[in-house]
Amino acid sequence: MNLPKTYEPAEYESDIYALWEKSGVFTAHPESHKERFSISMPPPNETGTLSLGHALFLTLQDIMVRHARQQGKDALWLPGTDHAALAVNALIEKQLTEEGTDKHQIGREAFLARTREFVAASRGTMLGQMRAMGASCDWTRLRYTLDDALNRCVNEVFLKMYEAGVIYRGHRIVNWDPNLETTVSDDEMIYTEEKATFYTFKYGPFEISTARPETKFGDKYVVMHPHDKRYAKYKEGDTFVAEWINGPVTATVIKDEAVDPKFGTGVMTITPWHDRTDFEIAERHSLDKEQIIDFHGKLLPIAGEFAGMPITEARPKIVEKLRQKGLLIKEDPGYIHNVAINERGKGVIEPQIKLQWFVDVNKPAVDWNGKQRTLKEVLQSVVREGDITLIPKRFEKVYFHWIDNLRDWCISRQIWWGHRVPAWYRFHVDGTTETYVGLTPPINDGREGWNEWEQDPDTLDTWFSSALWTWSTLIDPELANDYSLTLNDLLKQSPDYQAYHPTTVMETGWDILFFWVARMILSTTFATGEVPFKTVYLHGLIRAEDGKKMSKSRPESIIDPLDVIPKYGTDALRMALIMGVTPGNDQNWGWSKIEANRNFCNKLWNIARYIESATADSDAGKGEPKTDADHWILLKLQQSADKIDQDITNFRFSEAYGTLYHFVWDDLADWYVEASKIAPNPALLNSVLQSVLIMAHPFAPFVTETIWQTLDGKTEESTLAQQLWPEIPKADAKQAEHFETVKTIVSETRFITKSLGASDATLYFTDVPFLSQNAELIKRLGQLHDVAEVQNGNGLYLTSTSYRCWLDIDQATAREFALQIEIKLKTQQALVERLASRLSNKSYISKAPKEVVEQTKDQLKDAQIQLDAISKEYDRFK
RNA sequence: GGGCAAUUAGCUCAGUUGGCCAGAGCGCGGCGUUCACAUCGCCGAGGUCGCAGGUUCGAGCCCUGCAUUGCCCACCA
Repeated sequence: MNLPKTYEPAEYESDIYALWEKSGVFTAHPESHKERFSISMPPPNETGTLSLGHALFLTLQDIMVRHARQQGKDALWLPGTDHAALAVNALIEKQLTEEGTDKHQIGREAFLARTREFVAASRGTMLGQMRAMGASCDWTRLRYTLDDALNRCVNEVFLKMYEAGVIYRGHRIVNWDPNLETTVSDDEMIYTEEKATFYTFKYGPFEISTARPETKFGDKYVVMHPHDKRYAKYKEGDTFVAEWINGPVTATVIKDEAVDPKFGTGVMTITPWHDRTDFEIAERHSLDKEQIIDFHGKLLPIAGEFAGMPITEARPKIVEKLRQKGLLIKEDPGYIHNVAINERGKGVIEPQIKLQWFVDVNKPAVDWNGKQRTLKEVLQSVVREGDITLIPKRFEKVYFHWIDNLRDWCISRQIWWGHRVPAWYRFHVDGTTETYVGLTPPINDGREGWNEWEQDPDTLDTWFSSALWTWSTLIDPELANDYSLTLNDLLKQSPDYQAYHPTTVMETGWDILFFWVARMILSTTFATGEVPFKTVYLHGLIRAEDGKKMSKSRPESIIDPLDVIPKYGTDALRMALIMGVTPGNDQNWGWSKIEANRNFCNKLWNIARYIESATADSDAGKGEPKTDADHWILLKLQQSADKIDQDITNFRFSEAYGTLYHFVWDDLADWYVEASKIAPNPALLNSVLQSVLIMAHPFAPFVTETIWQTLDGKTEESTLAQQLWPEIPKADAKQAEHFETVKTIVSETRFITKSLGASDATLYFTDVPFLSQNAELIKRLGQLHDVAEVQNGNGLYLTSTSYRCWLDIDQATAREFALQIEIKLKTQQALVERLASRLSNKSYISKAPKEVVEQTKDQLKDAQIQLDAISKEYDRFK
């Protein structure tokens, strides 16, 4: 087949993907007896489009899974999408606002219907984009976090945790987002620095400071450190009357070690309802708590004349009032403090006390390795004891530190999109309440005095369901409909779960280590008694070309993979994303990298073009090595294949790709293909090409498969995607070494003739049989007039080889080369001296490993021989 | 406040357990195009591996300190 001159990816990629899908090569086979390899794809949020970040993880995981298939494993890469409760909910609410309505007006059912419609459309787009990236996932097992079977798993885990007392419902201080009107977890908050005014007010006999005067209406406790001498005369429980915003209040003195005597005046008033630290102080001393700000961010009636005002509006007015009362002592306008913001929706978080559902991380209720442990302890244990390995290892510290600071996890959300909390309540006329938690709604038994069961209106944190992802996706969906089966039955009877769990590796970004990875470990160990995965590979973020974050506020900084792919090809994008990139480290987007990799695809393409034209008329055959070059390329191929194989297995993708890149470009294209033009070995060329295509396939699946399909005797049934890692024929090391010498001679010849402008030179040599055999080759590669064997003669001797070779360059021209020789001589002398002095060092001889010493001796011997040659040449010039 | 990382060629970055004269891509200088590829070939220049100590026969790599940059966590009213 005639291939066009350059590789045009857009012409082949979609057909190639369709070919793979048709062949079924991506489908896992739990019934097989092969070794397993499984990855759960981190489900992208169904918000519409894939980013470069998605492109990166799809590439990394695709490399792993394609390579696992090449190793003959039964590989499962399970794809899916996430309902992304908060993100999608916020998006739909924004749409409604723009249409001049809101969710309360249209109602829960209509809202959910509309959201379902939106995500169904997004999902289609996104799945298409995953295919465009070449992702070889098992589409027959596509999952969605809101699937019925997954919902069953969510309810099972909720129930199991509830029964174990790990999930409880209680009044706790939570992070409230007044914009989205929901709680968010600690991890979903980001802090931004803000400059504010720091006010100091007179409060009875004390001075107190605050940046938030609007929370101070209900303050009736002053707190100070028990050992603060300045306030020693005040005792815990002392009361006094202070003039305050809306008149006098009676305040009580409290002593607590949470107060930092060095900060401000060392005295503060507390607002337990709207501050976590204050809440904890209030709990310790059994103090009253009062709500000041409502859930819409407006002041409550306690604020008197300010009631109903949003806090931003009220703040200056309150300050003004206190000033007029003469209570304002100081204003510091340069106060820098952190403001907590919801990562989604950017609402300013207002701590509130609220009745919510929590996961208790400190209750010893988990049966792990025969002991009752807390969720925290299990989280620590599995990483500490090596059940789970993090790559890179340094994230283990980050992980442990996070666990140390971990508080109970608030899992209920006041949004509509998501898994509904599986709890029902009913109320008695006497005011008592009954709670029911279960997989299915309770039946109304019409008991006297009780009203009907009502389901909790809240939904669960998205991460509660994605925490189950590695195994909830492996539950057989049919079995999950059968409620006579327990969760354990489901696990035992689901073939996929039995075959693929725990998954081999979890590959994801370090930025969701806490959100997701840690929570998968938490929930999965609890629910199944197994870890979710054995290895966690964490990749870094992709930043803009200037090293800053890609951000919506700078639209020009965002690169859309779908803009890159048509122009440069998916393969180029994939390789650009892994080239020179190490785990856990961020990378900057670079157009030069993508060009380099597009060029690499073209290089592969043209190697194939050449080989196909050179082997058109020959029989396929096995490909026996004949020439020195043949042996050399086989040796290099073997070494490269081994290294790539090992590096991929050990998650060193950049290294693996580097090896491939240099083998293809430096060894195969620059030397072997050129050599084969003199002494063609078509069968071997063909087999080398096939091996290379297999080795390159995990990195560049499209171009390699496109080429593969053009090879003689290939049919659509034989895709490259299903080929096993190549077996390389044995090569003779001695002959390979001969070709290395040829390379050395050619390189030096090129250097000399280039720097002297001496074209058409002739190379002579004496008594070297393998050089005679490679004479034509040297002549061509060195662009020489001739290469000839003679007994002796004059000219410019080569110094990089111990064989006697010289170029027929006359003394006058060669004289210009004297400086080069001199430099070379000095370098070589330095090298010999270094090696010699190392060997004369007695402690080196006695302490360094023998093989290292031997190596040094050999090096010295070689260096000495070369030095002799150079100095001989140098003397001739003198 | 606590922690993690980075600092290597003009730029962006590799360098796996310490073992020869430190690597890549891009960029730069020179030469080159019938014969797979100008998305190309050939030749070359360019680095006291942030600074200062230490351990070692031997340090870009290990230890200590310092400097600069980035990030994470916590958060004091």
